[in-house]
Amino acid sequence: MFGLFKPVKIRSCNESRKYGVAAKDVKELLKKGCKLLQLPLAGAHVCLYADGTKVTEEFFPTLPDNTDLVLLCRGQTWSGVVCDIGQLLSADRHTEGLVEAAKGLLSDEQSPKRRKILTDLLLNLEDRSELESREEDEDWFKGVDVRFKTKSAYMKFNCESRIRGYMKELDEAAKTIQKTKVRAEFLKASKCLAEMLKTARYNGCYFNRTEKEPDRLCTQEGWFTCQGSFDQEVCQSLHSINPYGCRESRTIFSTWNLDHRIEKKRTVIPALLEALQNHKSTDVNLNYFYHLLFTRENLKLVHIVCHKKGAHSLLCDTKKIFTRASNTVKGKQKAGGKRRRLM
DNA sequence: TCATGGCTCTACTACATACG
DNA sequence: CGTATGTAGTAGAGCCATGA
Repeated sequence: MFGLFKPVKIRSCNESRKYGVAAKDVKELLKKGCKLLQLPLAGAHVCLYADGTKVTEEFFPTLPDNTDLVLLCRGQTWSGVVCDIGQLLSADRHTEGLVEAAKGLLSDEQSPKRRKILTDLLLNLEDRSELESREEDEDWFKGVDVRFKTKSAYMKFNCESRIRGYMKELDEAAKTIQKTKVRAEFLKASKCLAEMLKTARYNGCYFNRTEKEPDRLCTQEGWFTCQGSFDQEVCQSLHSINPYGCRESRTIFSTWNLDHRIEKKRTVIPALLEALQNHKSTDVNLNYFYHLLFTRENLKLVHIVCHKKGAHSLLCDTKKIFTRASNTVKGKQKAGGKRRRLM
């Protein structure tokens, strides 16, 4: 007698609330289910909640008791829990509940893989990127110098110091030059580049979300997207990160790199050195070198796995290394200054 | 084959100086 | 005075060419 009725849990595809229903076959289940969920009976069908497998009359009696099912209307499909992921991502309003649920699951989770998934989920759910000041989000500032009062100010500084490091390397290169005349020209060039860089505020705007659109590399909320390795148009893995979101993301962001497409040390600096062997710094197109060394024109923000450390083998554009015939720049000499033959 | 040194990046710390 | 800027040194991690 009891064996005739199969107890199942049933829900509609757009609600998480489920109901216990017992039925002797699919036909009866559909009838009861549609009434319960207030759905039209015509065209209704049921499938497994877990993976979307259609539940037929033959299949129905073999189901374990209390199997989770989804009741669908005509034309509706259910691809299993994947649908829930979609809802999960769009459900800002359920965040608190989700955080609680994820924490609950995590507390007695043993599998490292599932732990990783849950902690990553929590990391993204507990996003506090909308907070900006130290008072609002003290945790974010743990370990950050007290002089920084806002996240943006710190991120700006962070970017500046990375780029200042590139300048420092240029200065390092100067020390290796033996010929005093060449070194003197190189120092003039690097001084000029330093000046340009200072004027541009060390391009700290790249990491600063409060900057205007073309200047920042992130969204207004602080999301950065990997620009793909130097030899790729886009990042296939779709890496993204919001260092403004929490302390952990801020720390992880430090593993992201500003990668010189045309490499600084292997290519750009040697090209500048080469150019100055027999040319004055004023004949060299320093604007071009500035852009290669310090701007997003030659820098790609990449996730560490998209950071290829091997030789990039990209060369400087030989047409851009010198100022055109070295006469357009020297405005003050334009009335018949001594013209030096190139080579 | 393996160790090595040089290169690619980065963070963190301390200290000195300049500015409003 | 706090903030901003600049310099110098430490460290780690991975890649790569070289030479024993």
